[in-house]
Amino acid sequence: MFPGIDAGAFAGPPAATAIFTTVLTEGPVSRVALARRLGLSSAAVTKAARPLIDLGYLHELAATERSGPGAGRPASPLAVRAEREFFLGVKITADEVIGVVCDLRAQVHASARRPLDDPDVDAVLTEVDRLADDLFDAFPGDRARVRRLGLALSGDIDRGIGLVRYSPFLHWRDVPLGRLAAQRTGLTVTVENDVKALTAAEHWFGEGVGAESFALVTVGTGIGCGLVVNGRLVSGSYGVAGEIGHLTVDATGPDCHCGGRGCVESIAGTDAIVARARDRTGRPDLTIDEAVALARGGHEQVRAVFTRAGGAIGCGIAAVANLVGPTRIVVSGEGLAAYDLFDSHIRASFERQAFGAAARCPLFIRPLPFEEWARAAAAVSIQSLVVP
Amino acid sequence: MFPGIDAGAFAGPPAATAIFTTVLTEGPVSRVALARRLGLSSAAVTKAARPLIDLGYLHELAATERSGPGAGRPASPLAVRAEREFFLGVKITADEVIGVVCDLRAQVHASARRPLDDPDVDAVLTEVDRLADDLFDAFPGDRARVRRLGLALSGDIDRGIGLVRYSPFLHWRDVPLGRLAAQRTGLTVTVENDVKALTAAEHWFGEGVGAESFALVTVGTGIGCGLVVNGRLVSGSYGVAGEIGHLTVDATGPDCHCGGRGCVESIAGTDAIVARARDRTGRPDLTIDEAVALARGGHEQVRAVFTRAGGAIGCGIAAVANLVGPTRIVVSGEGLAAYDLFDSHIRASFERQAFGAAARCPLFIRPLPFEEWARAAAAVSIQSLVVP
DNA sequence: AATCAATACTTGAAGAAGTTAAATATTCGC
DNA sequence: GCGAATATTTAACTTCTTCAAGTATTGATT
Repeated sequence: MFPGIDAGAFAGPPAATAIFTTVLTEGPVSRVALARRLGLSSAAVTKAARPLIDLGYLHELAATERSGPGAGRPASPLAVRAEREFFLGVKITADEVIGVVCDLRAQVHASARRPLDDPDVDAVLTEVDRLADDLFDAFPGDRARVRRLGLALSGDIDRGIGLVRYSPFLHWRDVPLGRLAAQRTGLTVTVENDVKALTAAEHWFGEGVGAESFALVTVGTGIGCGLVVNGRLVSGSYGVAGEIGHLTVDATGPDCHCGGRGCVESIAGTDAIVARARDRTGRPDLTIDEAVALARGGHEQVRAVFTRAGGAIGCGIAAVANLVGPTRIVVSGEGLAAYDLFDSHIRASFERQAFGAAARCPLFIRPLPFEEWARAAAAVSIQSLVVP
Repeated sequence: MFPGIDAGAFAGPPAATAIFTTVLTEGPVSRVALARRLGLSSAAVTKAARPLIDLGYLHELAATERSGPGAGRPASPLAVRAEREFFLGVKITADEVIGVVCDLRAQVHASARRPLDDPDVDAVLTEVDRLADDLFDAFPGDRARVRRLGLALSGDIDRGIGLVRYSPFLHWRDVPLGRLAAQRTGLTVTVENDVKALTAAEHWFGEGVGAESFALVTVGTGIGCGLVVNGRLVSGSYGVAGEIGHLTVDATGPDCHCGGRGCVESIAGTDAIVARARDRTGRPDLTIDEAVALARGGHEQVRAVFTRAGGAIGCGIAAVANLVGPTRIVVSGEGLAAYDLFDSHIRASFERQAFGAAARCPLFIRPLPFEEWARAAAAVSIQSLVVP
């Protein structure tokens, strides 16, 4: 789990992992609070925390304010020393690679991007390697503290062995990306599906912190969903999970590339929105940005396209809420640059279709900041350090 | 976990729970195989298994046949002594209580039922108590070995504390059923939602054995779904999970009592089928059995009602497969007495709507034998002994 | 100021649960 | 009967945790 200064791995006791994870995701906590939270004795926390402090992963904060009336000794909360270690995170898309350097708390310290014009494995690896160099150059801290790289891309991925089973947009099959990238960069590499990475990141460092179950929906060209249930990411048995984009919401709707009809994606995917907006305006070369502009400008026909799309997304989200009952749901993605056009329609549709108390599940709808995907890749790398 | 002869609880080590659970759900296994399966040393298995043997929960089977060519000492597989302990299981419906006595392997040894005409808590408890007496009378074994009772009923239930938060058909709110039934019967009581109970039972003793993730769909008056993901039952944060019955499958479909339109239940629920069959035949007093008979007899209009219902169910199941990617799915329920009318339509619809490889998920469609719900309640009670 | 109650943390002995390595048991093929 | 192969047991040891008793630090009370 936690390597010593020089790769001599120090395998911490179970309590150490639990303690570090809790402090990392939930912020500074006293040893006594940790013991209560984790069902351990405070002695166990003291002992398990010591090597983490010695190795520089945790440190003690100054005593905090008192609690009750005749309060006793003040707590010295444990906090993560975020700059103990840094992580590269790279998101691979069809036409570029985007990267960041993050600290242990997933704060971004540098970022960079490079165009990609060849989906060949070797060409992609070269660009990833160059991007890593760019990131090292842009990183103001100690380069020796960067020893891990997380990669995120869409497709069917086996995180355990770093294998890309199938990536439609790169036309890859069974590429051992983890091993190859490790050889190229000399770093310890983790590979994860992009939506799962974003979900894991949000679960540890974002809106999903503390939620036993949690869903993240991404809206863009495709519409995807990552799920955390009982505290664990859902993986799906046949390489399929969170395929919210291909739930049928309108049996009489448009044909979808998946072979079905009226899927969420065939109504609310970026391509579907553009196609429909072109139809309505009679302008065969309309772009998504122009469609958004028209809708914001009050063009009723185009507005209706976004309204319907929001409705379809809300319907898909309601299906998630009805089936797995997450504690919280985040809706995000590039598609939500047009956030204002969607928000209320997603909510209205969700509330209409959520069953009973599921409608109380809070929805966080917000656009996805630049480089967030890359940060998610770094977050997965952080997880791989803590929970191997 | 495992009580000694006289309530003096013996809290076994983690390995003991894992060993017992594995042997119980997967049948006789040698110690070496258990060690491999659970990632333990064989020495640990030997040690942890001994007290389980001493207490009569496990026993050694005679050595089995050899394996390879110059094979060594034959294994003495460990098996569960099913008659070490017995369990009552009772399903509470709106108009009757159905009960069984099961052994540790969830085999039924006796069964009984009583009508229920008053949904009052006290009246129900009285009937449950009488049913328990009936079951004790019908049970041929040693009554002293029956010390636990599982209750299953539909509604929002907190299994941990045996609380019925809300039961629509009994009009109960916040009834501490576990405590009350324990007082009445003198048994250790577990309370669980009926669909979750059935799912747990199927996961431990039925088609779901060995599946990391698993879904059970019940078809009847209501249409429900229980989920096991990453080996654990999904509970849902707002008392909602597995509400497959209220997924929208046809936005232009009939109104549903939940307030939505075109829900699976509003098309494939028993009431919906009867209503539609009445429409089609012009016979306002047609019963479900008559509708089934007409369809089997070849009445095209009524057949179409079942076809559409099967399609809606298949659509709901596909949503489950697309979102959580279970390894296996069982479709069951009273509604499937008309199993032959549904089967192919459910499958066809599922395969059409399942995304990609999710369509490979095997579907087990089969009617629910009598008293299966009660057996599920007993199974939950068994679980509560093994994994407290 | 001294004392007390409350709370947080630490320490050392003891215990539980597991591992490794070596011994024992049982079989098959020769 | 012997040796290779496999299963199980045993004993010594390691690791992790708890328990019980102490130390540390504060606010309130005398």
